[in-house]
Amino acid sequence: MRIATWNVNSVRARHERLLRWLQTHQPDLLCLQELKCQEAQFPFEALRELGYEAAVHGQKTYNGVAILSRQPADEVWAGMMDDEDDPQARLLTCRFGELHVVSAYFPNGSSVDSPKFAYKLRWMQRLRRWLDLRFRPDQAILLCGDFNVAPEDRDVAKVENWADTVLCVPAVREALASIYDFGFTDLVRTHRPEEGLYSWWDYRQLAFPRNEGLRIDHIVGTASLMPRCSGAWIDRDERKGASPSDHAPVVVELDAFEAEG
DNA sequence: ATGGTTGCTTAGCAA
Repeated sequence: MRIATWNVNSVRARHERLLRWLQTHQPDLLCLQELKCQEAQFPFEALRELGYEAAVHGQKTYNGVAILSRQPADEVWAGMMDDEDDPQARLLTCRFGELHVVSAYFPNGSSVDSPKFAYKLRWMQRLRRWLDLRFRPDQAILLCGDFNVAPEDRDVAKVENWADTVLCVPAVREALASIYDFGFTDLVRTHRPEEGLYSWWDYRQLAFPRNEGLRIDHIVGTASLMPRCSGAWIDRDERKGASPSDHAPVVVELDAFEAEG
């Protein structure tokens, strides 16, 4: 089965591109981030015509996450359901049989001296705690999304420009390592060790044609998923042409689960 | 050093 994640930067602005990408690449599951709309505005009908069900955790103007699937999920959870009062729609979890899939839109954090960055680090701490409370690492869990973290220097085209920013500073890389320490392995890096592999390019300064990007969108999986992952790639072509998202879809190929034939 | 771009909402914020 093919599983993908894509920060679409507004599902309404990317409507045609989303439909075309689904038809071209036929993923079994697609995690979306930055819907920038509420459920009432989400294109359920157009997606259903292509054969996709959608679980949606929407929000007006900002954030918003979804999971598209061929069959409806067996269970759906929105948010982290912890003590914190958090109006930001950044997390959605679906269970399909024994497989749990999480669509996550980590906070960007703005700048390291901003309250938004403190919120980002706290949100990442909460995510680790949520994992500990709700899951076990021997389960089949895929954590997918825009993590807004470049884990290593090889994930950054111009390290000198980004090293001290919210996407790369040691504090945020350590927070990500703490999440991975739950029991996750980066499925894309496992299969694609090369330099120059990025998922996001700034709209400005010709970043994309110069391939001055960062790899901040990820699919990570628990140990039982590692041997069933046969490949991974980033669809750089989707960033080309008129009106692209600033993020490219990230894709992994998994051997099918028993229940899915 | 600043500004460069896009989307949502309508001048400014977030990314």
